[in-house]
Amino acid sequence: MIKVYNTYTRQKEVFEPITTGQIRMYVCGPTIYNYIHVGNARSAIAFDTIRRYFEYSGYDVNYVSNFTDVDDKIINRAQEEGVTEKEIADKYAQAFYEDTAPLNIKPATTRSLATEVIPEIIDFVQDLIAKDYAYESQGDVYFRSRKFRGYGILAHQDLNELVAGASGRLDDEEMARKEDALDFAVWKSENRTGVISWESPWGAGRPGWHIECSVMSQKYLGNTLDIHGGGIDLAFPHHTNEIAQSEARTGEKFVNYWLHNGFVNVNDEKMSKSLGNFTTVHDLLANYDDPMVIRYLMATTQYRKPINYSESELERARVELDRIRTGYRNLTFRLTDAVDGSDDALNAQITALVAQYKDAMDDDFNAPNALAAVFELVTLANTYADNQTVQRTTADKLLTTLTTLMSVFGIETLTGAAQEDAEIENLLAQRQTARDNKDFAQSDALRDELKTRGVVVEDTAQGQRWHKL
RNA sequence: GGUGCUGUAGCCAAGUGGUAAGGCAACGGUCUGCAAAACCGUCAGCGCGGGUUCGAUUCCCGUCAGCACCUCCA
Repeated sequence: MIKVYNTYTRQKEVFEPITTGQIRMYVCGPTIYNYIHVGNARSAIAFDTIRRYFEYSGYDVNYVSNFTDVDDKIINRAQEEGVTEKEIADKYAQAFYEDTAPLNIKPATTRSLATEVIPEIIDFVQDLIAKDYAYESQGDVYFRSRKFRGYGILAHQDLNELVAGASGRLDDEEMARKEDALDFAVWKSENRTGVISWESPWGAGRPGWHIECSVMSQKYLGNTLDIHGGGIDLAFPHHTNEIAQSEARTGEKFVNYWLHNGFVNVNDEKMSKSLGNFTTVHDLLANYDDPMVIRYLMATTQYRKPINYSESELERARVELDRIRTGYRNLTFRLTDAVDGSDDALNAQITALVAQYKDAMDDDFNAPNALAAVFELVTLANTYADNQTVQRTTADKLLTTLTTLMSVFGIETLTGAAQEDAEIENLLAQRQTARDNKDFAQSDALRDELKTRGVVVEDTAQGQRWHKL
């Protein structure tokens, strides 16, 4: 039984899918006008982990996400660089895939671009106008926020307390075209030459930001979704507006469970483009050869809480993840001399820890608690690896369990790929001979020699154990 | 002004009305030719002040501090 924290009701609820065994999940994707930063990555990682846990739990997940490929930022960027909006979008969509692949973020079942659903968007807007929820004004089309009962509930905003322009970003000219400051654009007129636009019943223009998610989620998942996710900053106004548009059109509940991830902070401040305190994943990966550490770091804090990002945090995460990898490696080494058989007592402990892991993840994806169970499995692995005799079935079970549980966090490989290396094998053989002859000077020299080649050798009761640095 | 979130050991981070998981670091020990790895042990009374309670870190009130959102934001 999985419980999720629903932002809409502000409490944990037992998750019940619309269709047994299947999940309709929509997660807001980025505007592709630049490389994604670590904060964007957290959102992608958080929902990838949630998706993976649902899959691990036996659900079939239909995961739909979007790329916003037409909006002010993309247009501005295109103007600055003297290229088309599409060129900007294509470049950063590509970059998104290049950045998320090393992080082992599964591709969405369907990834839609806003510009791919323009006809559907126009239909949607026409429906809203027909139902009197939207109105045209000088080529723009606005949604009547106050007309929609329940507007603002998601973000717990009282309409009368909302301070128009509190963020200091209101456009006076646009305000003049609205009936009410709370109204938001579902369609924006666009008459500048050289700027992307589409013909519509209201003249040339382009979609407002919020409308695409309502259109795509409905197109690919239906009127009601099981889960809608995104960063907590999207709760208002983006998700609030999505609810208003979608429910105004269909008259049906839009989303059963709203899940929002917390921010990545830098020195306790939100990582953002505007503050300039961001690290792009592109740059991070260019300077860091172990992307799984980033996945691990994100698993060390529950997804709704803020997480601080810094090089020292990354380093701590690397050390912690290494402990898991080392335990896995230590026991893997014993597969070479394991005997047939099974250890019932240890099997039972493994089963109990898997249950502990599931309990943690079932509780709103409490990854830090789940990791506690993983660390206990690691201790079992290390302890077992020190045994005189290791039984193969149990060792396999322990190793497989570790791999499976970590894969939910996107960390699917706990050891580097073992590649054949005759030279290394030869040095190890020479060292073994030296040790057999108690020629420790030679043995130590060979150990140093191996280290210069990036190979660490450890001596155990069962012989030499080695791994790459 | 409104709405929320956060404050737990040197660090990261769970959690519960009955005396606080896990990891990192540190220290001590075991094992080891040495080393490494591992294992064992030690290490907090939960921002502050009240209240409720037999008992609060956990509930309530207040307070301090930090952060976020209020139509750019994951």
